[in-house]
Amino acid sequence: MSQAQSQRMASMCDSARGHVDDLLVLLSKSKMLSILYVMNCDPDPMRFSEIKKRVDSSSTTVARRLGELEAHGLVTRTAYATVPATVEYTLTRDAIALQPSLESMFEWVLNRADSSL
Amino acid sequence: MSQAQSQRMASMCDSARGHVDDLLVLLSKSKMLSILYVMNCDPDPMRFSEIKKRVDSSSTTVARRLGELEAHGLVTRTAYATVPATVEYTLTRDAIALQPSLESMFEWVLNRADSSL
DNA sequence: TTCTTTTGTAACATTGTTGTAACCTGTTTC
DNA sequence: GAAACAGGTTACAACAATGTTACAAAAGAA
Repeated sequence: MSQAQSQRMASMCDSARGHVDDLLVLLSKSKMLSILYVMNCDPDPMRFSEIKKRVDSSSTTVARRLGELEAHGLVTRTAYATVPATVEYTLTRDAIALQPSLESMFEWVLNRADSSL
Repeated sequence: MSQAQSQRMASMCDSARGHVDDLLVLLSKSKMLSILYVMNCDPDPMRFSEIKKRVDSSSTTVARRLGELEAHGLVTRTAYATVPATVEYTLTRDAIALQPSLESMFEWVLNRADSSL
C-alpha cells in the first residue's frame, strides 16, 4: 500500500463513527445489498413488483427497504396515476456514486461463489 | 457505461444466486462490515479485545462474527499459549482481495456521513 | 489465598425482524 | 356485481438475533 493510501485509510478510520455506523447498519439490513444489486444491474427505472421478484422477498420487506433507501436519499420513488398503479424506483446520483464499489464487491462475491461450487 | 462493462454486469446479474446470497447474508450480519472495516484499517494482526473495542460490541457477537468469518475463510485465527491467552486475527488473501471494494465503499460512506453533519 | 488478565462459551430473557393474511384504492373487464 | 390488477399498509404470530450474566483456565502479582 502506498503512503498516500495509508494516510487516507488512517484518516478514514478515525472519523465520525456515528454516521458511518448508521450507513453500515442501513446497508446491513436484509435484502438491502440485493436490492442495490438488482437495481445496479439495470440502469432503467424498476417497478416494485420487478424488484420484489428479483430479490425474492415479501412485499413487506421490499417496501420497508425501499422506504429506508428513499429516506436516505438513495432511491427516488415515482408514482404514475395509471390503473392499476405504476410505481418506479430509480437510484439517485448518490447511489450511483456507490456503484463502482458495489460492482467490484459483487464481482468478488461471484468469484468466491464460483470457486465454492 | 462501456459495452464491455455492461456485458460483464449482465452476466454477473444472472449467475448462481444461491451462493451469492449466502455471501450477501454473511456480509449483512450485524457488525460484519464494521469488523472488516477496522481490520482493513490496520494491516497488522489484531487481537480479539482490540477488535471488540473498536467495533463496540459484546464478546458474544464479536466471537460469533469472527467465527463466521473464519468458517468462510476470510480471517485466520492464531492462538498463542501465553498467560493470559493471546489470540490474533488476520485477514486472509481472499479477504484482502475484497479490500479495494470495501475501501471505496467506506470512502463513499464517509463522504455521505460528512455531508450529513 | 485471592485478584487479575484474555479470550472466549453457555444459558437465558429481551428485543428486533420477518413473513403471512387481510385489507385498501380505483378502474376496467367478465 | 364481482374479479382482477399494482402497490402497498396493518396487525400479529413466529422466529432470529442480541446483550447480560456467569463461568472457565492458567499463571503471576499482591
